[in-house]
Amino acid sequence: MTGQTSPQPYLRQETRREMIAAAAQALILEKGAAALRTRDVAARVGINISTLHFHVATKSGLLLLVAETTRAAFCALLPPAPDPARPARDQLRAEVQAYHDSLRDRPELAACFAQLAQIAPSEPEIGALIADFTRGWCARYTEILGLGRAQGVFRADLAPLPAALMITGALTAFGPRGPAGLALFWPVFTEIERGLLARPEGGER
Amino acid sequence: MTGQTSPQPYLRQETRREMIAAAAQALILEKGAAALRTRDVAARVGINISTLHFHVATKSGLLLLVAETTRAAFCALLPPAPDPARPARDQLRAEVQAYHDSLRDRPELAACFAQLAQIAPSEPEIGALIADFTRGWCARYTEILGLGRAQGVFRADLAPLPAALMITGALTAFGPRGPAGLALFWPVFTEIERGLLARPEGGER
DNA sequence: GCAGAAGTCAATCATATGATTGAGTCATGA
DNA sequence: TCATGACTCAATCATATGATTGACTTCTGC
Repeated sequence: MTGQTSPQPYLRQETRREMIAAAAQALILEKGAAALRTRDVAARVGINISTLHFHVATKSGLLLLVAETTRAAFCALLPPAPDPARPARDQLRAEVQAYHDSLRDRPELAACFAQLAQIAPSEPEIGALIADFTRGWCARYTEILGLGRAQGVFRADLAPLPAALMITGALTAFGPRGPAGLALFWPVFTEIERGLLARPEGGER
Repeated sequence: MTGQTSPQPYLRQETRREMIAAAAQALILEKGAAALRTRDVAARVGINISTLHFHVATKSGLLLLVAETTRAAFCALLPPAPDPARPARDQLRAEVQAYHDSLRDRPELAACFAQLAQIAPSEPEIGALIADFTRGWCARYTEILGLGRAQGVFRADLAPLPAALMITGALTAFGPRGPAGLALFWPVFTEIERGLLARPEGGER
């Protein structure tokens, strides 16, 4: 549990950094970002603590490395940017589907973000990175909702930004629950969508 | 910054514990739950570290004390329990209004809960306390939504539990933003409410 | 094959941190 | 007034933890 057993082969900087980032992320998921210890990261990679410091100068740098890696992986899963020419309802579903699939297939991403958000007060760069990502994510929904209102698919009295905050807030709550907590994901989305759609005359039946 | 200046008067156990809880909560809000140090708590109260340990045996006990204090304060702000005899829309508004007011007048409560949730993995009792509170909070909304559907004020196809999760998720997102982040609170709630209400025939106009 | 760069390690430093010890101070009732 | 218990403190322990040092090993270009 404390250190590696035998000397490790020499690896290129980038390879080692990827191993270090992966180990750090795994430990963050297991014990929380606040409980992350550089020694534990080194041990999991199988290298000496000073080798770790050779590749990643400080603990702050290590956390930032994890945050950037996670953001990049998250961004790679996002659907294409909102497109005025396509049906907004489809785009909304695609957006939500992508988030759902990320929770199902890469639950470590949202969980890691949630963990990193916790240490934002003491790591301003991490906080800025997360805030930036969240803003962009919310902006995508805002745009899709605006498109849908213009297309007549969503309520005419829909306010895009507040509705987008409602959606991202509701979806974010599924992040820390892990893949097992997804049972109510689609029911919740169904409720959201019902609330957004313009309903033709004829009442709520 | 390190210790108290002069000997402190003798106080009764309960008084000291309250001072300790208040100081711990303040420090959690300032620097995060993960960065809480027993020494800092003692210094803020103006007592010696061993005096603190006399009143609160362990750090876990200290965190639990803060959690219980916060929950009690939160519960005291909740409106009356859901009542089938009263209009559901009024009860929903009252419930949301109470939460809004808590964010405006006692922002430390939600912020402290959000912080404590972060250390739940390493403090199971804290996690259980928060999960219990959250479940109860969500259950109130579920009940109100069910009442409203039965009363015909809300959509007939409304699913109470998913909708309640949507609401609590969306509202929870305002917790860590502090009182300054409340600007969009009512716009978001307006969107939520519009999505819940049964709309009479005549379309979305 | 060899010189410098890149990568690795054992040992150690300096400090932080939760907790304990033992002795002193104050309050209260008999 | 004095005995008991409640309360407080300085000093210290034991360990955890981020980081550094200096020497050794492997790789790369020539």
